[in-house]
Amino acid sequence: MARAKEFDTEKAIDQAMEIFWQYGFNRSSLSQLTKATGLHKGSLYAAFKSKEHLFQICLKRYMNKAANDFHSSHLGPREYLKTFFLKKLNCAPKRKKRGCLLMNSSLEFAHDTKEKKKLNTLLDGVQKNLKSALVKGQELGEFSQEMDPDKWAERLLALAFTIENMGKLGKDKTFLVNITNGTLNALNIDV
Amino acid sequence: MARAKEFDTEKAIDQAMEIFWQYGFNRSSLSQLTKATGLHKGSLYAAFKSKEHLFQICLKRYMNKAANDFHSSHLGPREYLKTFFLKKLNCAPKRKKRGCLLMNSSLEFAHDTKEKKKLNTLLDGVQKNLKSALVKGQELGEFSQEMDPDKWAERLLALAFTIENMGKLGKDKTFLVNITNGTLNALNIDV
DNA sequence: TAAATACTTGACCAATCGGTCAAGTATTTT
DNA sequence: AAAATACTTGACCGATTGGTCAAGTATTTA
Repeated sequence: MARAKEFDTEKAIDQAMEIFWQYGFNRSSLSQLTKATGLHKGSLYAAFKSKEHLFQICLKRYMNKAANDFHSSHLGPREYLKTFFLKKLNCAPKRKKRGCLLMNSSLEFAHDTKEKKKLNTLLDGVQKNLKSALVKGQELGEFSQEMDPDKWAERLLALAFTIENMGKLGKDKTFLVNITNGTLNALNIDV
Repeated sequence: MARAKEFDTEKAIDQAMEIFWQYGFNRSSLSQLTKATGLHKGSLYAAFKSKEHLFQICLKRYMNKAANDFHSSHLGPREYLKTFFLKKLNCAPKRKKRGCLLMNSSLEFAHDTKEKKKLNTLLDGVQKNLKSALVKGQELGEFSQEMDPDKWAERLLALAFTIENMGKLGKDKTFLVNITNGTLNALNIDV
């Protein structure tokens, strides 16, 4: 009947994601996106409807990757948390100042009520994951019974946020390790 | 000889600052700036040369205000730090999600080498102020001799950054107090 | 091969961007 | 009043923005 071949959609999404990640939604222009993906305007709009829609797709893909990382881990809760932050510490300074796509976007859309709601939901998901690790760790006796998992999930979320953003500002690993220990010491996690 | 009257320059700067503060440099359009200041394009450019220059002026004014707040305080070091963070905690959620102009800008220009240098200098200044309060407090016996003022200045800077940005994301005061205590407890400062 | 189909392409669009500038309008001193 | 001097104003500029679309180019089935 008709032609079948296609450009690699997933690859194009990854490449667009790089642009959004580095520049944010608003400062990523169509010309940057077409250059990065190798697609021409028409194809890009045929495949992804709009710039905003493409952004949503990229964000979803980004979150799925992160979630897979999370669930594929077979570590105990405490080791998992340690690894979680160690990975952030190692990546953040190498990331060409991109920070974290989710947190970048949350800040960028802070004044956009509609968009922010979606993003907050995603952030809450991260916080829930952190909490469940804390609860599990507490059940296993890895953390004190006095430790309040809700409070500490908030603190760990804030810490992750801070590592990403301070890394984006160009702070080196020593700085990041220092602020991380400032929080994690209380949980007896050393990075 | 000639006309003398002028529009109120300082007031115009404050009004432009509001726009930059809320929307960031790039997303603040000239039409927003002219509407906010009440100036027409020509006047605005006659008075401030360019959008970028106006931004620099606004940032300088913002920092001067903050510095005045800092130096007009007559509190002891520990009380001073407590007040510093208490003020942030009270302001952050009320601020219509503007966050802190300095930190917003640092993130916005994270990939702009030239601009970032200036901003990092300003951030370093804040860190130095925090350190000097810690050193002074240590001399007065308010803080333990084991406390490393350099390390703690970094942690307090990161904390300030986090409060501002989490407030910008819409987190409520309870959340912010929690993450603040997570850090300040170790210095025996309770907010 | 021919019709059908889907992908590719760049010319084109209105809107907006940051920025300029000449002309007009006040105000002041002489 | 007249000359001198600012401040005010909006028309205008080229560039770029996100987005559309008709025409062209492959590919595939009948």
